[in-house]
Amino acid sequence: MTDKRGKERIIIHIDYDCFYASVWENLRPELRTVPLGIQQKSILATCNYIARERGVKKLQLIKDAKAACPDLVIVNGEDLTPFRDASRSIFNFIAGTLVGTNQMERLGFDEIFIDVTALVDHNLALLLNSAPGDTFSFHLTLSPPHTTFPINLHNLPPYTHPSDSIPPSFSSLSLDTSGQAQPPETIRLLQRLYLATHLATHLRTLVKSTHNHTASAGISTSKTLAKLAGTINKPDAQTVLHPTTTQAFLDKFEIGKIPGIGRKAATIIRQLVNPLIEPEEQLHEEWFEDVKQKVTVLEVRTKLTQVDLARSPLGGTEAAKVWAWIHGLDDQGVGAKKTVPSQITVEDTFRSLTRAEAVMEVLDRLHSKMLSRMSSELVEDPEAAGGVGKKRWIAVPKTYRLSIRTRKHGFGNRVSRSMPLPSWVLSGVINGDNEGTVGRLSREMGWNLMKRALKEEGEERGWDLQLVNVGVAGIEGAEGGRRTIGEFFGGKGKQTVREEVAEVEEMDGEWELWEEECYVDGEEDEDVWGVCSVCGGRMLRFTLEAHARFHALEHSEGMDMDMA
DNA sequence: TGGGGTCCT
DNA sequence: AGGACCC
Repeated sequence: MTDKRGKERIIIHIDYDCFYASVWENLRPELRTVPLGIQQKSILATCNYIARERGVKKLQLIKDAKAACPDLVIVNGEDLTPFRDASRSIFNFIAGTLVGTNQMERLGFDEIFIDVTALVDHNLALLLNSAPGDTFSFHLTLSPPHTTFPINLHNLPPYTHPSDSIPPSFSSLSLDTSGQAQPPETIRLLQRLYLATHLATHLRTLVKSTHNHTASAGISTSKTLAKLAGTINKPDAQTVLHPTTTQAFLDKFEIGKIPGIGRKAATIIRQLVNPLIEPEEQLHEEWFEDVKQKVTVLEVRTKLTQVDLARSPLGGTEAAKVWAWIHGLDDQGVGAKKTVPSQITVEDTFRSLTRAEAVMEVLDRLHSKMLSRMSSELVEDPEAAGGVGKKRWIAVPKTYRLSIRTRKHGFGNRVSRSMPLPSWVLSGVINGDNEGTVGRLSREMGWNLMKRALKEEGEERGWDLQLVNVGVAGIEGAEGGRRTIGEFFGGKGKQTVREEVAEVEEMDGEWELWEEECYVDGEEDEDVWGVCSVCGGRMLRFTLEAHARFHALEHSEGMDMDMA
């Protein structure tokens, strides 16, 4: 629907290579040259490329990984703090680099989508209005302070898909590879992708030089295509999709590889394409039996209709989305930059947990981590950042939630109970009374909700916990304590972001005036921004603390390592 | 088979 | 409160 030609969005997807392993390699540089795996309980969360060459796989059982690679070095990755800090630091760094670009969304700890449409269009206008030359200064910012980087107009960074389908020289984009003239809309789209490709390379270079993480990137016209494009050339590389060949590109993927089509949906679709059971004999439960066949997007498109999908257990709404995705139509907008999470949870898993005292110890430990994270992610402490002033909440959670999995309940099934978050928890965080607050949380909140959940699930006696998760939720973004641009215009979140970009474009040279009006909270702007004393990076002041922990961990000693 | 996250129903 | 999806 936003696919008016010439107005396609331009999306960059960045994915840091084997991120957890890379974070550990920065903590302990000697790990760079050995096969390295990151352990969480009985599985390897991820591993570096040296380990992969030796036959180690992501999400493999530890014992299988050790069998494949006996000298695998294993580190524990159950505490996500270093990964979370590095992830936030890189995200904030990129956000600080692309000032004025607000559609920037994290997926997990190691992926970022950036909608660079406005930025690229701004630069294309500059380029087309300037005298022809061999280089062009790409403007990274849409608002001051302005920064640029030079791009070589005769050299397109590798790679394109299909190979060499886009000429390396900007001035040659008007002709296809056989010298045939291209339609104007195609030329313009190629020019925009060309600029975005240079930008992606620059961002990857910056991430490498400031944070020492290599990344892979995909450049295309939607989230789905950008993400899939990034899988073509992998590690430390990138791929731009030629815009007229996207259907052929999509057709080759197994249906379950399409982002948004998960295990349930993929199983249903595979069954529809290749029914193993006569229709009359199909019972509802059998729809979900995993038959492990490979069905490509092409097969789904040609052997089924959208109506077939809609009549399946997928339902009409999901069917419509799937049908659009596999035809290269993907309307999903990149969400607005988020600096506060909407929930904070902490969990641990067990083979068996049956004693009340053991449960209380677990609750204490989880609550302690929960409070630390509330303090570092939701509270701004001017003094910790080297200034003066009182601590204040950036955003406040509304609910407390406890989630458990019991042996009887089994597998993926969690049961959860929640309550309004009492104000004494908030005071405890602000006053730094961790010990008192932890005890009270475990006794008055966690334990009671657990008893309620077990009772209502009929497991009052003989319970056996496999997972305990506690957290706070309903954190509504105050985005740095100020209202966001979207809220200022009376919109809400994601849906309004495209309109914001349009507004910014129209305001054009009057950005400074505009920036003043974006914030209606009355505080001075200076206040919000801080500069890191170690690397000089400019970032939102309340993010400095996590950023500082990122620096503190660089080359630090003393984290546990287990040589297998 | 982890320890997180998101949004939708 | 649960379920789908993502890493």
